[in-house]
Amino acid sequence: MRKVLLVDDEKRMLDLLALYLQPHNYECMKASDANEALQLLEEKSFDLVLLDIMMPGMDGWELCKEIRNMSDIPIIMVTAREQKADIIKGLKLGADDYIIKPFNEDELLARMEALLRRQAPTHAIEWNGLRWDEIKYELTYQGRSIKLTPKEFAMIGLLMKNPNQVFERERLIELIWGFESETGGRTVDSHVRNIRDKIRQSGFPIDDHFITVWGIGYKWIHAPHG
Amino acid sequence: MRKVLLVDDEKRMLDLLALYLQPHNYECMKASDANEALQLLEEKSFDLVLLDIMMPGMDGWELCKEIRNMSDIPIIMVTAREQKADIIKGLKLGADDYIIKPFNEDELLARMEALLRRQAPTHAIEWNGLRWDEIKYELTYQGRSIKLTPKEFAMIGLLMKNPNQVFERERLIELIWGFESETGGRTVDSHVRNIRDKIRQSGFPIDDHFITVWGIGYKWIHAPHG
DNA sequence: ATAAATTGTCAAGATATATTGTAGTCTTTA
DNA sequence: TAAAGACTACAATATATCTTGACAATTTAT
Repeated sequence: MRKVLLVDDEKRMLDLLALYLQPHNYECMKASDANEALQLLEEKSFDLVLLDIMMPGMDGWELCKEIRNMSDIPIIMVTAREQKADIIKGLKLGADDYIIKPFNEDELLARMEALLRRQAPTHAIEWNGLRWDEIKYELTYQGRSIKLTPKEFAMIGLLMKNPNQVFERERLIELIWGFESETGGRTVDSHVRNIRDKIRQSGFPIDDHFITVWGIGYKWIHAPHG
Repeated sequence: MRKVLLVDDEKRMLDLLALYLQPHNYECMKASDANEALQLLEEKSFDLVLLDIMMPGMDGWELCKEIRNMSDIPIIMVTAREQKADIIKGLKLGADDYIIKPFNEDELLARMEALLRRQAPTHAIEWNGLRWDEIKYELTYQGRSIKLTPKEFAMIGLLMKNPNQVFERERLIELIWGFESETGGRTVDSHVRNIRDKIRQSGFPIDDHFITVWGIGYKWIHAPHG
């Protein structure tokens, strides 16, 4: 379920967009001005922003700049006027794409997915009954909880959220312990072992998924190497 | 200097595009049909493809699919008709963006730069189904994994990323082992042998691509000597 | 055709890395 | 403040990789 922030001063437009996107597996939140949008962006996490550039108060350009200032979230501008200069301005301010109103809804969807294909943040992820949930702060297999320590939880979450991607020990330390950490590389191995032990006891075939990449580090894969 | 491949059946269009892009620090190469385009893509490396979808013979869709099959290079489709369905089709085939002819040249430039801005340095390369992926730390042929050791993986990646370029043994040692390495030249041969063995077993015609340059070293070529 | 030079092959020893066992130290919790 | 839990470290063992040298095969030059 991808989360989208809709920003438009017309309530009707917000409703229409939400009505269209929800069946396509998008969770929508609405903001009718720039301040509201910024506040939501700070509080929640979104996967994409759909931004109408014609708004009262701080306009779309300003908001676009502001958003780009604080994150790399994909932005699609919605514009009522087909004015090339405006579009260029938006793209230069950091928007990733634009669409002209009134627009074909399928095209909007295609463009959103083209953008999202490049990134996919998640707060929960499940594979073959093994579920990692950051909000519940819990790892479960077939509904039964597997008790993990904070480091263990962070590590398996990182790997599950980035399947197939190899993480070197140094990189794991940076991402889980923090950049200034003095922790040694062998320590990572210890945590790996503990994670494997605990999950193995649950019955989940952890050794098919949590893979050692010899000479490099570790990664999560979706299927045993065939 | 970014390299762009222009694909269009109209010579005049190719010239116009090149004339416009060159002053903006783009090196342009031209192809007037799909085969020519594919050949250039095999021989050279590009940062972006500008692709007219209306062409004789293999059409733009087919070419787009073909390109996406072998690389992740950004593709902008150029279309004469403002037909929404076509645009969606293109995006779903893997194009990254489109622009409608006749177009504002500034907009084209803005779109090109928007795409290039989010393009990371090449971490993966594929040829004829043989895919080297640094993030997955994995070499696959037709989806099946070929297990390599770190040195082997580094070497084939280096060669594949620099097709047609000969690397002397000394140079390979510098680049893979590091400048201070005391490793002897014969060692390179051993790794080469192991790489060839492993890849040959996968079914990929490695001996057509991984070439010994007698008296010098090794290189990767895209097609058998011809 | 022959010799010289270069590359290919192989397997064993040397080296490097990962796993596991054990234990000490630090942090959190009750 | 004591106990439990979490984190880190070290050492022993297991496993995988790298290197090397001798010889075979191939290519090149005469």
